[in-house]
Amino acid sequence: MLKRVKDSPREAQVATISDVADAAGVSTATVSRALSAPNLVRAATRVRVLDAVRALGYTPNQAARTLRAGASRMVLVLVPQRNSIPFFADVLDGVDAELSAHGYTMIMGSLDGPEDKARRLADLVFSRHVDGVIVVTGHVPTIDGRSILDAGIPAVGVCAEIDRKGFASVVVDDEACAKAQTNHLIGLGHRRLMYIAGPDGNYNEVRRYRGFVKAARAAGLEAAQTERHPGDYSLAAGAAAGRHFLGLAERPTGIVCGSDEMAIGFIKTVSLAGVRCPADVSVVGFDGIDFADFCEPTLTTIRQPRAALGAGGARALLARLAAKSAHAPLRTVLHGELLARASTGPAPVRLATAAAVSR
Amino acid sequence: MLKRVKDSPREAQVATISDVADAAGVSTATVSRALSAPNLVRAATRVRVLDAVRALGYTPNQAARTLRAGASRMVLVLVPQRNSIPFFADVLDGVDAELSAHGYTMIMGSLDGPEDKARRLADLVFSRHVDGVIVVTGHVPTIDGRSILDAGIPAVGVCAEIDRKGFASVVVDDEACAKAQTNHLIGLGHRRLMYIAGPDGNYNEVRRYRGFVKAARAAGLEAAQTERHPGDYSLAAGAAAGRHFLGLAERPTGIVCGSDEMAIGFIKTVSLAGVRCPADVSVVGFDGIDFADFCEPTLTTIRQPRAALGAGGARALLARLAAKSAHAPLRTVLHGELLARASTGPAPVRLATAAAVSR
DNA sequence: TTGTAAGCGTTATCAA
DNA sequence: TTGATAACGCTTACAA
Repeated sequence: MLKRVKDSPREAQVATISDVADAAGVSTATVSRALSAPNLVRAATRVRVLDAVRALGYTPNQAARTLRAGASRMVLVLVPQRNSIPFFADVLDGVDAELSAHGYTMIMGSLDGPEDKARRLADLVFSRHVDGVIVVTGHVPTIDGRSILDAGIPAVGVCAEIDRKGFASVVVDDEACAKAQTNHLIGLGHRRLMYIAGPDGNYNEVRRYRGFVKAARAAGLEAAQTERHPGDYSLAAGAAAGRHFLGLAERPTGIVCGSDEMAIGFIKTVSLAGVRCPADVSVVGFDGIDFADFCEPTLTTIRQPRAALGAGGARALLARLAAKSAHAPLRTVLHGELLARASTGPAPVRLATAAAVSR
Repeated sequence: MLKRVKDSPREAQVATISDVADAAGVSTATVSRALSAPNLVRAATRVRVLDAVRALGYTPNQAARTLRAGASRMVLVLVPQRNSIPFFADVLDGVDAELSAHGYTMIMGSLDGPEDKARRLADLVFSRHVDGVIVVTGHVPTIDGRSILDAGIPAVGVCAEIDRKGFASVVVDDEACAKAQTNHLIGLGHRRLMYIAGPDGNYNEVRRYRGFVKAARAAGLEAAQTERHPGDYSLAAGAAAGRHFLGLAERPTGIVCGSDEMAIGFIKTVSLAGVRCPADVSVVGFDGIDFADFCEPTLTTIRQPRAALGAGGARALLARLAAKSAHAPLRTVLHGELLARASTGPAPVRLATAAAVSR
């Protein structure tokens, strides 16, 4: 018999394994086996147990399980800011699908907001509440002098490598993508370019800018023809870059953006001032968000294999979770693809300058 | 002394409370007290304990705590689809901020994807892994014949009421907002309207359409002047509505949309066919997403108090979590606000028809 | 002020 | 094939 107060009028009691055991007339061990290793239990017994489970609406207590097993089958996915989640929706879907298929549950947390919140996420890791971590993009902060990476549980970077040795990652070939953006414009005859950057030091930003510069140099463009304007991937940053552009004496004709949002913000801003895209200026975005196909004009951009990035990251983590010493590849590189749409076109014909003529 | 194998070369062992107790030369009870009720411990002891905690990098095991306490201080937030998260980003921020401030951690899950996933989310609830649930928008699915709402833990609806009695909710006055959309167009002289709907039966959709119809009728518009076109809040649905519009013999001049995405999809589609907005057709969105200020033309829309919705929902849940019999208000209604921008203007002057003349 | 010990709900080990 | 029992790591009466 149960020790529990039988008639607590208010609180609905939750059935435990011993309630089920009592109801089925077996021991708790048998209930546990009937649920997790059914073939170890005689068919008749199993049926009785499962009936009792259904009748009582029993679900095993997760905390007890985790405590006992030393593993929670939960994975924490860290996203830098909540408002970057739209962008990562497909990545997260890829992660989630893969984890779900292997019996894992995904917990999401964003690192923006008060430090409290980040601390709570770190606690999830240090308190062994999750078995592994997937870091989507970028930098893992240090809270109270220690990093989530110190917890000794597997971690995998997606979209960006983790800024510390020894962690696996699944990334896109940012440098090659940026070269594709740049060469697309150069191929259309653009000789004066502007690059609208992501946040300084950002993993993707560093590589994309490198690709931009390399492609421009390879085509013989000078530094003066390849201005870099700071940004942070937001609509507002694109708008700011647009205002800067409008103030320029000699305007670039090709704009390479680190994100679709910046491209859209840029185009909107310069359009309002009468600059036509692509007649006067061509703009290439990065990411391939849904809106890129609904803005005016539709945006030439880079499509990343987002679901594949997420799924790959999840697989890499699962491999580490399964075998303690798994040595799956430490770095997987996937490829982006240029989508040529309406925001880019031939460089406008200008009054011939010395530089233009010389080529 | 610890029973644990002292020199396991591979696996980094995690410090437990008894490691700390040993290091500090006290009992586990004292360690526990030093951490959760410091004033019950002599200062000198406390210092020794805290030093040991730091030295060992000890974080209490969450599973053990949860098991012991019967509560996890975690809240599950359910979102219908991951790709609706962008829209709800601010709502989620509101929830998160409020929960964090009260020592709770937010777990997010979306209900799209394979049934497996939904089942796993349901398990989080039935297995007592979370203390409460916030349902953002809409309908809670039934898995294996039982609903998450059956688990007997507190649940609160945000943006939409939960489709069952007895649960609190924080919502916006959808009907009034839709009236504001509609009256804005009517005030500009539009007499033939089209309504682009959300999913059939959707909580918000039902109320918004009701508001649309009431406002139209109050202004004397007939059913023939207020067509309803189905949709699902997506860009694609807006585009589809746009194609429908283009095929119409007598086109409406005012479009009331259930979301900004549909408004943007609509405008893009009809613009490509040469229809000018707002000269030929005025469009009102709903939500006030960031892109609404960067599309062409900028979108007249309804701004919802999103962070307040989230924070209100979190507070309502916390109230129920704190006091078993808390009877905070069951339904809180917040107000949306019309943002008049460039996508709406005076109704175009047309060839006078009998109907137009008669008014 | 501190220590002892019971117990939260599971599962794995060992016997029967 | 099943049952008794000992952990898992923590908190909290109750004792000292």
